[in-house]
Amino acid sequence: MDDAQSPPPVDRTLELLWRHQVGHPQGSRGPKQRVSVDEVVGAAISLADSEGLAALSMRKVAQRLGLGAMSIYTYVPGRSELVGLMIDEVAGEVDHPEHAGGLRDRMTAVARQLWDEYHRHSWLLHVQKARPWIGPNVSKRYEWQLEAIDGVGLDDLEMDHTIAVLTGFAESSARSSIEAAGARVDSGMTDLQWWEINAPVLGRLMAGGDYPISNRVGQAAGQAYESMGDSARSFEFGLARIIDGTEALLRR
Amino acid sequence: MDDAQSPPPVDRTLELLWRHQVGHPQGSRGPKQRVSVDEVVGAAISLADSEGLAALSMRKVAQRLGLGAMSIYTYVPGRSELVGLMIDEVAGEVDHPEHAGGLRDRMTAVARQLWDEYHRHSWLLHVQKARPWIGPNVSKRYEWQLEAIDGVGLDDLEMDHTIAVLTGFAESSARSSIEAAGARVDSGMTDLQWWEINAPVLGRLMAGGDYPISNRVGQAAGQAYESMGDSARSFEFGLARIIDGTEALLRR
DNA sequence: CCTAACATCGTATGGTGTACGGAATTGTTG
DNA sequence: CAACAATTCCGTACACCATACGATGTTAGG
Repeated sequence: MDDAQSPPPVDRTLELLWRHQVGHPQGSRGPKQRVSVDEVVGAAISLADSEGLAALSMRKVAQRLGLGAMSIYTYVPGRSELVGLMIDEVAGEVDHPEHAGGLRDRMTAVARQLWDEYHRHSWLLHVQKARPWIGPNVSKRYEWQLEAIDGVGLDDLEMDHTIAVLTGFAESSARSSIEAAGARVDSGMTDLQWWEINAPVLGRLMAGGDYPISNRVGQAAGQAYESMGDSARSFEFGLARIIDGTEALLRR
Repeated sequence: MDDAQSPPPVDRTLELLWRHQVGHPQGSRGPKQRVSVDEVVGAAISLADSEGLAALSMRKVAQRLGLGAMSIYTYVPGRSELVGLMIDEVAGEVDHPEHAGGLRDRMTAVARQLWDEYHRHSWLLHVQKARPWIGPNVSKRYEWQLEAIDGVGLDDLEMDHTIAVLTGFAESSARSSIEAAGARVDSGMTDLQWWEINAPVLGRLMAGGDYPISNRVGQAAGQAYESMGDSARSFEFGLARIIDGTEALLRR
């Protein structure tokens, strides 16, 4: 499904990512392009938003733009490159305000921005993150994230690691939040329905009594998640731990 | 690609997951099965280990077992269910020793076990985690993880959240470690080659000077990662922050 | 005007998951 | 023992997918 053949078309994609900064060299000879790269990316995003990343196909993007399937390839080298463009595009949807307040507020802002983005475009959770394309918006955001913790007493490596922990947490937390929200796009059942069907079976299977703590904790967690909005509280919890841990490091 | 139609074949899959505990009701009438569910799962795992999850197809699994493509479906309802069985299988590869030492040692053990597992089977990183199948080994591990932090002063909900943060971190850290290790299975280039090709282009693109901190930090992080084994140190760093944060909570 | 460059797109290739139905095999029953 | 029913195996088929290739038409530069 994914591959990268012998002559890496890599600068081509970088030029696409940075097209607004650098202006891609539209050869003047042939017929004009009927749409634009931005429209292609936009159509792909709206398709992924509504039907999920698995349902995003080159054919559907083309159809939505009134183009033949193969015409897409004159705008974008392939599907995985298109996804790269989509990622950078949505990373540019919000701007990056000046950081204010203490470390806690700043780290919270960083994490929450990502959390929100994952909720706005849940297909980001299904993206293959191997060797991410580095676009202007993603870069801008990384800079902004680093700004948030610059000068608080961390060295360069520690800054990178701190942002990694924070963003990694935001992603995994958003994932569980979105899954718990049910109404999965790519499976016909909500989480509630799933549990209603499977709880009795599972109860029988796990009846051996080998899982005393799981039963206790699982019950508490299950009830909390049923009463909705708890994934937000779970986010706050993990975030607080990470911030506390960072402050502990600074107090060394 | 993924779907779950009207009559949920869900108890079927649960019975497969728990087949060693409950013994699946092999109807006695027809011809004997030529292989076993365990062999199917094993073949699928070894295929995914060597060629990646994207290259795992029902046809290839069948071929490796000397079966026709469609015969697989008499063992397993479909591809996503097979992946569920693979996940539980590899979760059972290691046993779960008694917890010893303080909270720090215990949480470290939990995180490191996952980190190791992701490194042993990197296809786990590419798995769709929407509504995970609950098998015996995954359940056993969850119980073991909870044991690690039982009785230290966290309530049930806090325990669940703590394990979530810890396991989420282990995954995201393992992901960046495995990616940094280069030699990606599904792309023809190592990370080093990629950077060698693209670094000059990126340097030109980002030359605007809009990314002062990224440049500084990126350089430090880049050098560290080049000198290998730093992903392990990055893991230690994040882990320490999370543990410190948890201890701070307990000191409230 | 002519030609080189370019966009568009029909067709084709090789892949995927899996529905369907037939053939072969086996244990159970009359 | 024969008939039946259950079950496995698997060939074929369908609907998709990404994308390689080449034909066709469009445009601007020389």
